[in-house]
Amino acid sequence: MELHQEAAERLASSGRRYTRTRRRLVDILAKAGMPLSLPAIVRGRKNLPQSSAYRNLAELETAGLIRRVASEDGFARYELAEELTGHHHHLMCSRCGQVQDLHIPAPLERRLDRTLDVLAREAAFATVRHRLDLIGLCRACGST
Amino acid sequence: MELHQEAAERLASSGRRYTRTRRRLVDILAKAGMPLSLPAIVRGRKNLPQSSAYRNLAELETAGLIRRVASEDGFARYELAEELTGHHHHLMCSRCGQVQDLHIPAPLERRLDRTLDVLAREAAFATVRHRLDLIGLCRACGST
DNA sequence: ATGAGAATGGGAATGATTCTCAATGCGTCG
DNA sequence: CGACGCATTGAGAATCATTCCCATTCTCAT
Repeated sequence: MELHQEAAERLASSGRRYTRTRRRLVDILAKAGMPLSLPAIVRGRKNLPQSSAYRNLAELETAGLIRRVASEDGFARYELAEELTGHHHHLMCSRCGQVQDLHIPAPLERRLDRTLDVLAREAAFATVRHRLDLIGLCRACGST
Repeated sequence: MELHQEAAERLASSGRRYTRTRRRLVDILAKAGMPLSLPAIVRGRKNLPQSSAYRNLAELETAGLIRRVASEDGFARYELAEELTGHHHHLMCSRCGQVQDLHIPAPLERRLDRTLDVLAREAAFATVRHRLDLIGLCRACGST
């Protein structure tokens, strides 16, 4: 996987190492394809102590490899940085907290980007990115 | 203000009261016009104990009058519910955490809504709303 | 008034996350 | 190969926003 190359290099460039645990975390997040909470990351996995998981997620975040997203339920979520996965959005269930990745049509995305750029410029904001999430009830929660 | 009418009624309908502290919180948020953290709400104000502020904000939230937004810096932010203020977005500085309200052009908003509705339906999500935030560097932070 | 239930506020408790630190691993250079 | 330097590990302690507790106070309906 080219992903690990990238990761190793980025860490090395600041004197850090791409250890087994770090690779493992990257794998977990890559495989999941959705933002995971720490409990979800750790649950059912051996030799992945909480403190190490937290520390390494933070490490990977400052290396720009993963992104931490605050969430309403008290548990932050972690996902691969968009630089690695491509830009995307989220569809989240406000009842059960489930999150899934979502891509929106490129034309809309482009228009969004253009418009937001203008608005940001007007407000004197620099280097803007956006975050767009859908919040609703998933099939399971919606049918109750 | 019609706002307080609405608030009083909603609380009353579930056997709660629109007390002085609650009205005060609503006023603070209405006047601010941007999401405030609890420290920001309480700072410099007398007779507004932390525990009461937290409790009442939670109360107002379950009454649907205010919205609580998780944020990266550890402090949740509170703002009036969109039902009271109208739909809007945020422009937030990733360095200093400052947040300001932002309105986007109605046509874009409509197109966004239509598209997202379709996507939500495809994913079997119900009663969807969206959240769109701009994240960048404010003038002060950007010029360093 | 008066009683029932809502609200208050000070402090204790909770719980996710971060910090600490002794022990260990890894790489490099002689 | 050996050994030093430095990053990493992991178990538990510490932090800190937020929630909970509860005795007291307030409000409203009768």
